Amino acid sequence: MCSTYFLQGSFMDRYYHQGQGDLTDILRPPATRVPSDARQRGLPATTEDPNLGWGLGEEHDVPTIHGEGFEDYDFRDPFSNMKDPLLHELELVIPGGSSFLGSLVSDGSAVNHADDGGGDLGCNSGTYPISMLYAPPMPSLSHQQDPSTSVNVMPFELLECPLSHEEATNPNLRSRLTDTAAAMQISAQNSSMKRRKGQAKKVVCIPAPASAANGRAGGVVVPSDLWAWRKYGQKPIKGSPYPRGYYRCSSSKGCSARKQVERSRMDPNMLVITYTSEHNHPWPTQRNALAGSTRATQSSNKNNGGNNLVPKASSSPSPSKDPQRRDKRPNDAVLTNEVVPGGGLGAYLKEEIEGANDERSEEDGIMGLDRGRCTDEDDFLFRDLEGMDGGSDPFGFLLDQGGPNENGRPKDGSDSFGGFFDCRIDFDWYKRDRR
DNA sequence: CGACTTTGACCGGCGC
DNA sequence: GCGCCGGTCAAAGTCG
Repeated sequence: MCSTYFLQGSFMDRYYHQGQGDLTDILRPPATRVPSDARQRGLPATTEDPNLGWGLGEEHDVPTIHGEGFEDYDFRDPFSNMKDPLLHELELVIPGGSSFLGSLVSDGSAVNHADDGGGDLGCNSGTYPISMLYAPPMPSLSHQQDPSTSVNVMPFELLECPLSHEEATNPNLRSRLTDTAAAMQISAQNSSMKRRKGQAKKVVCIPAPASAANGRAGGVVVPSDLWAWRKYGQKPIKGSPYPRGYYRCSSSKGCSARKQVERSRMDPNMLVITYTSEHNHPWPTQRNALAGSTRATQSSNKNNGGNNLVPKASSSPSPSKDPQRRDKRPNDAVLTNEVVPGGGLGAYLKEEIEGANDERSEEDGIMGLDRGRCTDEDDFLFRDLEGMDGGSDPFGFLLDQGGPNENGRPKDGSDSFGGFFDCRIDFDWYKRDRR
C-alpha cells in the first residue's frame, strides 16, 4: 500500500495577503484556532500536544472540516512519533546536503478521502493546500518496518504536488487528487530521477499567478528565488498539456544547479518547480543577480521576448522525422528572471503560460500546440505580473532568514533548499490513501 | 558585446 | 534493435 500525505497550510495566503510580509511571520507559526470539539475528536488542542509534536507552545491551524469522513482524520497518528515532519526530514537529510530522501512514518491505515464522498476536505476559506508528500512505489524505496514504532516507515521522496483549492473543496474533483499523485509518480518515474539515483532533487509546488488566470486584478505574486536562472530548453511533456522549461543557474559559470518549471497539469494555477543539483558558489550578490536580467524583464513585456512573434528564418534545419522533434515546443511558457533593485533577495521568476484554458484533444494538447499564440488572457497575465511590488520577495520563504554564510551556504549548514524547510509553517496534516 | 530566449537536433535511458 | 521520451546542446535571433 502506498499512502499519500497532504500538507495543508495557509501560509502562502497569509504571506501573500500581507504583501511583502515579514519573514518572521512565516518562520513562526501563528496561533490559530482549533475546532471546538477538538477534544472529542481526539485532535490536539495545541501544538504542545506531545502527540503532535510541534513543540512550539502555540496553537496551530487545524482547519475547519465539514462533512463526513473528517472523523477519520487522526492528527496524532501516524505522526505520533514525529516532530515537525519537514524539519524531521531536514535533520535526516540536509546534513548530507545532497538528498531529500527520507522517511515518513505511516501506520499503513491512511484513509482515502478522495472517494469517501465527504464534504470539504478541509480548506479554510482563503487557504488552500500547498503540497503533497508522495511516497513513490519505487523499488529502492520499499517500506521498512520500524520496530520501535510498530508502524511502517515509508521512505519517500519529497514531492510537493499540485492541489488546488477547488480540487480540495469540490467533492466532484477530489478523485483527481489521486490522479495528481499518480501523475506525479509517472512524471517522477519518467524523469531523470530514475536515471540519476541519489541526485538531490526537490519538487516544489507553488501557486502560479493565479489571480491573472482567475481574472482577478492585482496582487499577483510570482515566485522568485535568489539565484539567477537561464533557460536552456523547453519540452512538451507526455501527459501534460503544459511544456516544461529547463533552467540552469547563471549566477556562476560551472554551477550545476538546475531547475525545471512546469505548470501543474491538474491545476494550471500551480507551478511545479523541480530543483536538481546544488549551487557550487556563494549566493549571488545583488550585482551578480542583476547581470543579464534586464532583458528578461523587458522581453516578458512583449510576450515572449520577441522570437516567437517573428518566425525564425529558414536557417533552422528541416523538421525531424521524429514526431517529438517536429515543432513540438509550444511557446506555452515564458519564465524569465527579474531582479529587484534594492529588493535584497534577487531574481523574480516571472511566468506566463499560454493556453491554460485551451481545450485540446490529447494529441493536440500534448504534441501539437500552435506556436506563438498568445491570448488576451496572457496579456492580462503579463500586465498583472508587471504590477508586482518590486520590493517584495515573494519567494523569500524558501530562503533561510539568516542568509548564507561566507561559504554561500545557509548558516545552518544546509544546502540551498534547506532554507525552505527552515520556515516554520503552520501546516496541517492529512493523510490519504492512494490506491 | 554579452546577456538572454527560442527551438530543432542530439543523446541516452528505458520498455517492448 | 527500435521507438519513445526526457534532458541537454547549440545555433539563431533579440535586447539593452
